[in-house]
Amino acid sequence: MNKPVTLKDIARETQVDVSTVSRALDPRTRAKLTSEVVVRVCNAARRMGYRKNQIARGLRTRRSMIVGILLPDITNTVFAAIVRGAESVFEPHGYAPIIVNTDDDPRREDALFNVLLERGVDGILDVAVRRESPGSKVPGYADVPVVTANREIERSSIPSVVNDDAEGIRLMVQHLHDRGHRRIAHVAGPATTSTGRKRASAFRQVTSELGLGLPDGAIAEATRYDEAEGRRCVELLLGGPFPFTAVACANDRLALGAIAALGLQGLTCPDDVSVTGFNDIPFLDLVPPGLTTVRVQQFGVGRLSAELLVRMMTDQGATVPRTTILPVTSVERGSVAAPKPV
Amino acid sequence: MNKPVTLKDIARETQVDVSTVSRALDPRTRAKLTSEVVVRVCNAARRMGYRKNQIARGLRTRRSMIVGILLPDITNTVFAAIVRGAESVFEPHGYAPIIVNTDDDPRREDALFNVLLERGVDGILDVAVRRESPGSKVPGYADVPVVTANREIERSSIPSVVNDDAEGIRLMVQHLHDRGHRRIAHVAGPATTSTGRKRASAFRQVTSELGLGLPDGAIAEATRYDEAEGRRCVELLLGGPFPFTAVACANDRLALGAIAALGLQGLTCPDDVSVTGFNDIPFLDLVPPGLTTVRVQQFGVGRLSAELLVRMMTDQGATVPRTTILPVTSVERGSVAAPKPV
DNA sequence: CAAATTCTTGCAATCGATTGCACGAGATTT
DNA sequence: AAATCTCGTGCAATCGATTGCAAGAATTTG
Repeated sequence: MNKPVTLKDIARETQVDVSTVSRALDPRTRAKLTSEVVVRVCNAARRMGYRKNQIARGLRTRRSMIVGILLPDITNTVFAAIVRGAESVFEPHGYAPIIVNTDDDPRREDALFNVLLERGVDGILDVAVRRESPGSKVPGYADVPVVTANREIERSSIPSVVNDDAEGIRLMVQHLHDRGHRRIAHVAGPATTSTGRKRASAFRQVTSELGLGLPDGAIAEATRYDEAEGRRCVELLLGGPFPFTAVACANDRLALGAIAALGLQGLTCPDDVSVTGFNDIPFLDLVPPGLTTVRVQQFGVGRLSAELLVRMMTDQGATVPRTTILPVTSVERGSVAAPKPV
Repeated sequence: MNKPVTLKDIARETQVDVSTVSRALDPRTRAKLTSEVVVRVCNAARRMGYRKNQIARGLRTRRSMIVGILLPDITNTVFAAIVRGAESVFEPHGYAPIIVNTDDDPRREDALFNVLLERGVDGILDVAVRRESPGSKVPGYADVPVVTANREIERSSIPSVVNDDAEGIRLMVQHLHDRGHRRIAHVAGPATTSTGRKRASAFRQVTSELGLGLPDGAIAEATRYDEAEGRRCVELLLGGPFPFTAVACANDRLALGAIAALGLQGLTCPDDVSVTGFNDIPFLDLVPPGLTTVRVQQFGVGRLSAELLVRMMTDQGATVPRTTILPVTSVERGSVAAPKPV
């Protein structure tokens, strides 16, 4: 627990001024010094185990080289993949990410946003953003570059990188329709998230285009993106007036809950009811009957959003695209079959 | 992108010295001031949208209130759960965690350790540690309190919180033995991790206690804890001289790979070969045939190790237990059956 | 060989907040 | 009423590193 070596220590050791030490240690300014001094200082630094104090540096340069990442749920593997993608960009640029969990709780989101700002992050990657510009309440949402990933803030100028939610739902509904389904229900994600709302509105539009109409009780809205909510929603749908043969879910975890709920009612997927998901999270291929779902570029969303953020942080006035939409593809597994003949 | 408000700004506004503003804003020193001044300063601070610069504060107080968490793999849900546990302790104490991924690469581990130290973290929770005191090479592993979680450094005084690896393997092997298995193989984890080595040595000991002997080709060692390695190891075992009826794997992901490898050879689990895992990661219950495994206290490991670390960071010379071993339990699902009669 | 130019390095201010010390005004004691 | 004590506040140093400016040394030029 010995105290760390500072520039001053090296200066004393090498008989030069701290400013000279500072310059000798910085590759950019090193050229202006005698190579003899540079060598002497660098050797001393290595020998004494010097490690630059980024805190002090950040105070002077007004750059902490830390970025904040707001996640709704670190245990969800989709977000883990996004983080990996972001990391692959931040790290080579010298940025260290601080990751915080909001649990999709607005109060936590505001509080943690503040924590990040107090820590002097150079930018924020907000993967936990809710639809109605949540940060707008946080004074200083605009003090620092922000990019939202996976989700977006509606009617705002904050850049975002998202998946093609509408196209994903279209793929699933179209696929169900092709297999013969005409009575399709939807387990919607939370309307507080842009993904939940966009997927639900895409669902309405596609079913209408296909001439399926939109009967009462065809949509149940989850309050969270988890299995328990998927179960609850399907139980609600089953108890409702709409006799559906298939259900398109707003994400994979809701779909897994949906399949479980069907099982509890003595129904099987896909024989009695077909089910589709969204995201294609890891391990999904191992769970029977194999969920037919939308594959999104998890890593890509992280990578691209991080690249935008880096651009904004380095070039103060850089212009970046307001919205970047990544393409999605469909993955067909065993959870969709033709509807039972009546 | 307006520049942040500083103490100096508030001082100018309220006609007092910056030191007075500093004292008025700190609940601990506030008592020494006239309440009139305190009110005036606090109001101004709120009105102007003041946010304390933790960087500058940290420079002076030598405490950044940031802790580093080293993970081997953020996409592994076991580690996500550990992080949640740790977070539940750090956050109420005012510590913000920086999470970094090592990918179980020694070079990355050393480099990232340095990054954390440069950032002035107050402590490090090392969940990615390898067996041979890796940080020992990093000058300054001892400059800052460190606790290892889930894994440990052998022959070192760094405190650790781990699961009862030996007992877990004992539970699995005993269970297989109870079901009638006499020829049991082991897919070991990387010997570079304490978990890999401890579980392998427990396997040797338990099989010897049960009088099963340890034939050649009964153990295959994985280089990583993932499905691909599980597959490779089982293929190796199947091609070897030992005709096993069951295989105990060092963790769940290896076990999932093992089951896949069996399937590729036309064998089924548990009819032809029984398989066990370790950890009980989320979703495991949904994957057929249901892996029999060891349940560890994922959240608990995170929580406890964080509590130790907080204790070390607040009380400089606090003495904490060198090793804390958390109990494990067994979870029986469908991947174990009696061996086929020959 | 003197003057002009370039190069190397040190001095000192600065980033924003904290904190020991001292000063002055008001309260208390004798 | 003089002496002592408290209490609230300001002054100034400090944390570790960066950087504009200028002094002095070394080099080139006329």
